Amino acid sequence: MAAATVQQRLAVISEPNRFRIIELLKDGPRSVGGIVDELGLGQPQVSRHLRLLAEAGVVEVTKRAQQRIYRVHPDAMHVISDWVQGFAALWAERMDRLGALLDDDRAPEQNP
Amino acid sequence: MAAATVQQRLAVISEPNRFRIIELLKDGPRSVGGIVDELGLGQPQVSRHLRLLAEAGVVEVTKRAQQRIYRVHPDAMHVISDWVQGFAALWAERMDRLGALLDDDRAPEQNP
DNA sequence: CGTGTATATACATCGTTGCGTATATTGACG
DNA sequence: CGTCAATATACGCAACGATGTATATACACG
Repeated sequence: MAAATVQQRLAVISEPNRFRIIELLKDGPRSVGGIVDELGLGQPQVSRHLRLLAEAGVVEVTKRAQQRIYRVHPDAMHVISDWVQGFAALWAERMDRLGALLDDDRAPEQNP
Repeated sequence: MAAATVQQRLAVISEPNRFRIIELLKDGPRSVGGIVDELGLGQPQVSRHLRLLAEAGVVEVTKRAQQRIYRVHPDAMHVISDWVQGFAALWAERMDRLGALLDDDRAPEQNP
């Protein structure tokens, strides 16, 4: 299961402890036990978090003896990066004519 | 309240209906009623979602008569963009010596 | 093949959160 | 100032998800 929407990936990543896990894995692969030690979480909880992250395609696993080594899946983050770039137009447009013009120019109206 | 961590922003954005709202606002500002109409959600729900988005600094409001016009806050998305860029190193490193080397080279070990 | 280590799964519980309905607030207009 | 439109808040409920504990699976090693 590496096919997940951006929204799904964000949902999985945004859980506080999973976010911490991701930040850890940014610096390099870790075993489950390694993550448990560094973050002080329960082993079953870490395993479950990693499972959800893997199902969303955010991380990938490799076996090493009894250990399971988890690493961030590069493509997954790349997809998120692309999505965020879709908003780049906004923060460009910002230093031209800002707020006020937009308020009057565009802006919706639905009067019954 | 525009001071929120990346994790908090992601958490707020990743909720399915809020994600839809953000995608809508990417194309330009909308009034609450406009969002209600386009997404087919309840007005109180939309108001609450927008409140959470605003508290996380993801959107900002301006008044226009009784209407409240919401728009994506550019800086907020920029912060997220920066965070994601922190993973760029990963998908660069990928096309050099990949997986196998990493597996043997780095990789953790904690044997008691 | 039995034992110990490393990780995964099962299950009950509890807090959080989104939703629906009702109501309050804000602002324009006559 | 009363009324209507637009939006916000309050509250009860139901469902999802994270956690803790217990247990199962996988694999190396003697």
